[in-house]
Amino acid sequence: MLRFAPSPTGDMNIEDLRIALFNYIIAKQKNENFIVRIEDTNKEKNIEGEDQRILGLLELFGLEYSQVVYQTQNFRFHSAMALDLLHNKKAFNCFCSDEYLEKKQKEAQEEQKTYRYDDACMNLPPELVIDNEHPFRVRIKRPTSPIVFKDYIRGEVNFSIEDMESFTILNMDKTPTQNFASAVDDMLNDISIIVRKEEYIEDTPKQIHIRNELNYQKEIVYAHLPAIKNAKDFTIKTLLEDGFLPAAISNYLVLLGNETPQEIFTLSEAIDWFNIEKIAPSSIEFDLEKLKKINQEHLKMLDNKELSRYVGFADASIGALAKVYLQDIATTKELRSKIEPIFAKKTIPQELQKEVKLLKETINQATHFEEFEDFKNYLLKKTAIEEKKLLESLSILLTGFKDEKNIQEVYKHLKNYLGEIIK
RNA sequence: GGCCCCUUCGUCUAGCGGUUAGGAUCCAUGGUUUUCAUCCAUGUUACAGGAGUUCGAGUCUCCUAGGGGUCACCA
Repeated sequence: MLRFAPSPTGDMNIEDLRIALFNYIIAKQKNENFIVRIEDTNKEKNIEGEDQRILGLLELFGLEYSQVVYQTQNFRFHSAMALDLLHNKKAFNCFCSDEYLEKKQKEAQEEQKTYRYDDACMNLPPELVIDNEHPFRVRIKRPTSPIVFKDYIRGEVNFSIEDMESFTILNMDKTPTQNFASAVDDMLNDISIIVRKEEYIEDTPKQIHIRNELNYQKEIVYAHLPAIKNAKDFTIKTLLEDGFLPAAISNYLVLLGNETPQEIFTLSEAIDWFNIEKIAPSSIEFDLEKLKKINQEHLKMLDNKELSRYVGFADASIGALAKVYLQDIATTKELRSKIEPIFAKKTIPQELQKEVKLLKETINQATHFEEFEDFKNYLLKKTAIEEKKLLESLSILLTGFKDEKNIQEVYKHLKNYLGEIIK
């Protein structure tokens, strides 16, 4: 089982989506289930409705999940596991005050040493624990042997016992720490491979230690993805609003930091050859220009009717028209800004008013011309406007832009709508 | 500051002891196109720096610099 574990605390960005994408692809390759676990343990930071927005985006990108679980719903399991550890003397109550811990941390900092909890409460005599009225947290005893795990990107990762401390698993209010909850949930959900952000790598030995102490046998293999440096500048929501196709965004996110057989591909193609071990271990930069290029290619691959839907129509000939513009335009938003003016009321510049008016009348009385050349010649003859001016006027009348270069191509797709456009 | 990871054209990458250091994108130029774009061709641009190992180093080792991550009762 693979999982995507977002916290509903902010807009999903490209880094989050990349994680989801990779987990999904691997699940497909291994023929395992892909689930979503909403990590909603922080009540203050949770954003109302964000979970549904995340789920909606996953669906939009075609990342089908078999199940959604909410971490807070597993609290009773987390508590039971913590209790189990306590009974087996693998965890202990810690009565240290925040002030005491902060002081210790500060001291360590001044000495330029790494702070680690000093295990002050680890071996408290029972009577001090049982009758103690002070608030306490629960800590798991630190591991006594090094923890090694396999990471598809980093290779074998090793944490020595000096790197680890007895860390908190239950907060003072007896809610589980996120680390503990995740470790337990991954066990409960029978997770086999975890692709996640690099920032979790220091948590990994802790989570493995928790499962070891709970006598969980299954080995989980990891892939800690290096950061996309400018990820925070790009939320999925804004990329979508800016006219990027989900298929193109997915394409680019799989391409980034990777070596792929082609540059342009679909998600199902990626499933055939994707190899997480090829992802480079160095942090990378997201390049909007490259995404644009890829988006353009995906737009070209769309069939005409589908393409027309992205610009607000459901008509193959509008799609064909859009493809004319696609030669130098990369997003559906830009495409819209070209297509919409065609059917909108045009503002005619002062110097062309006369010509446009004359053109309008002439066209209204004209018969249908199949070829632009014939159409143009007819108008030239009928109106006696000089060619350059005529083309400008015609261009603004049809497209809303005076300097439309591709007027001939545009006409081809527009000729059946002439009446509607110029009225 | 401690610990971990990383460093090849602006960007994303190939390279795995002997290459004119390759590709993609961007940029520039030329051709095509009545014009722009497409398309085609051509071109500029990279091994972070230093020391070592070796007949030979982008590739192995060490040092320096730079980047990323982490050190929470955040996820």
